[in-house]
Order: sequence, then C-alpha cells, then structure tokens
Amino acid sequence: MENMDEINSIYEKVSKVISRDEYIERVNEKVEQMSGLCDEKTAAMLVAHDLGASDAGQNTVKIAEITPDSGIVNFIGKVISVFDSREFKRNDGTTGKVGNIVVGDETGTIRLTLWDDRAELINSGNIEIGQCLKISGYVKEGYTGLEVNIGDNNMISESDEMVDIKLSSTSISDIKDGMGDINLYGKVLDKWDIREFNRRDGSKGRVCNILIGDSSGKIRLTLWDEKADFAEKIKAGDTVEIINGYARENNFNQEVEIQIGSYGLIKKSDRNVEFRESFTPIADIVAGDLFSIKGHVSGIDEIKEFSRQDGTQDMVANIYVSDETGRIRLALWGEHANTVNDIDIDSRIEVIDAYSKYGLKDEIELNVGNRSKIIVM
DNA sequence: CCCCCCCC
Repeated sequence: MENMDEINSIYEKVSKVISRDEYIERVNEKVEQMSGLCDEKTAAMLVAHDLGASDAGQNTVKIAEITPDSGIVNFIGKVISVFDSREFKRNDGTTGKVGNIVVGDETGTIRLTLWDDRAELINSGNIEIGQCLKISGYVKEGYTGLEVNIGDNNMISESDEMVDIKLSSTSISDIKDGMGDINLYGKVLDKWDIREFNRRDGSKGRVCNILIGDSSGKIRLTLWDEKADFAEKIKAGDTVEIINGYARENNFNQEVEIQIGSYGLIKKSDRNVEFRESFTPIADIVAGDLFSIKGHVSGIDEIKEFSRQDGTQDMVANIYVSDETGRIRLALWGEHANTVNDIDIDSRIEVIDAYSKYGLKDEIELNVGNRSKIIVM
C-alpha cells in the first residue's frame, strides 16, 4: 500500500477495536466499492469513520448528561469494572456474544453493553480497569438503569484524554425502590449464610444477605449467585464499597434493599464509615415494623420448645425489657432463646431489628428472629 | 431471582 504512514496513523485511532489485518481488508473492500473513486487514504478514513472514530470527541457529553433519549452519545469513560462476556443464540440460529463493562467520569457511571466483536475485546483482555476509553454508542434503558450499546457500527477505543472518576455517592436513607447506579460505602453490620434456591427454570441460584449502614441509616444487601461468595470475605465492622447496585422492594415484606447482581460490584474498602444504631424509646413502638431498643431486662421466662403445624420443631423464650419510657415483651425465637442463660434481671441489653406486632392480650411485642441481634452488655 | 415474624 502507498501512504502507509498515513494509513497507520489512521489505524491507530481504531486499533483497539479492530485488528490491523481486518482493517486493511476493510480498506481494500472500500476502495473496490468506490470503484477507484477514492484513494487508499480516503478509504482508510471512511473505514475509521464507519467504526465511529470521527465522531468521538465531537459533541462529547458527560455521563450525567446521558438520558434515555440521547440516541448516539460520544463520551470518555474510565473503566471501573469488567464483566465476563457470554455467548447466546439468536433467533436466526447464529451465535452472538454480549458483555458488559462499567465506566465512570467525574459526573457519574454508566454500563456499556458490548456486542459480538466488541464483546470479544473483553475476552481478549484488551479492556482493563483504570483504562480511559473513547466511546460512541446507542443509549437504551436497561434493567438497572441506562446502558450504552456498542455494536459493530459503534466505537470503543483507548482514549488519549483522561478522565477522573468521582463516583456519585448515595446516602442509604435516600435509596428508593427502582433506583439504579447506586454507589456507596457502607459498614457491615451483620451477614447471613449463603442460601441455595431453585429457579423456576430449574437452575440453581445462590443468594446471600448482608446488612450495611452509613451515617444516614441501614439497608439490606442482596448478593446473587457468584456475588454471594463475597460474603465469605467480610465480617461485621468491615467497610464495603458498592458500585452499580440497584434498589428493589423485596416481594415478601416490601422492604427496599440493594441488589448486587451480575452488573454490580462489591468490594472491601479501607474507608471508615460512621454508623450509629438508632434506638426507639419503648413507648414509641408501633406494630408492623422493625425496631431497635436498649434497656434493662425486667422479666425472664423459661425456654419453651414447640412444634409447628408443619411438624418442624423450634424453641422460644419470652423476656421483658424496660427503659425510662415503658416495658415490652420480647419473644426470642430459635437460637436467640438461649440468651436467657446469659442474662439476669437488670442486665443491660440492646436488641437490634426486632419485628413488632400484636401478641398476647393484643399488646405490642417484639419478635427477635434470625434477622435480629441481641447484645448483652 | 430468595427468605419468618412462629409459643402462650
């Protein structure tokens, strides 16, 4: 080829998205298509243009400005996380490939969905965390928020221009059902065992819950499938960083929780997060919610074993706790019943996240179950 | 997409 230096410098703009051989092949095809009306250099520029190269850098937006109606957007983003790509079958029988990465700039983060050859970039290790990318793609509303789709006609390539990431940070108390793109630091307050379950399609899933708090409140995290394993790496008191979580009401008690699925990221952090438990005066407790109280033990019953209608056995012990505002009965279920062996009348006690409801004689009582915690001082 | 709120 003539003008090799020029063609090489044009190729540099798209070298991250196409191999050199394939590029030269496309340039030659373009020359043929144009029946000699354009030279190789022009063809090289046209091919680069088709790949989106000339669009990047023009009309560049910041991530926070991207809306569902943005159409094609050009922006620069720094890679925050890379997820494995996977193959799927199209209706026409061909095999497609799709993969996701999350990028951020100083205004926010967004998920990219890479298709086919672009998804292959993920597998071949061409995309690394911390790298800055020039991106041109089509905006769509996804399950967890906006996503930018990048197919063969769009572009993704290494950027000379760098951007800093300043993750927007959500306060736990501001989290509402349906929110996506949730980034925050939280202190681990409690965690539960990983559970296996069967999906409707017959496959097995795994799920784990972690309770986290920040200075504004606390919320339950739900980690799905391979993300559930993360729970083994952390303990109460650790700080976790969440990137790209999304909030959903769970469908058994309508509490909003943060879900971390295959598009989200959770990792340990060195950051210090303030959390203070908020205790409710016993007199202020109403039925139908979770409460934390602190006070002194003012009554202790014996442990009772019982059988449920379904044949399962369990145990329960009732105790009473008083503070300066009132006195309330607590039912300690399961393992919590053994707490009666560790307390005496007047023991100082804190009970975290007990469920209030009307019990014996229509009086409000607190149920201390496997989501609750008892601290004997 | 998964899970309690049960006893007397």
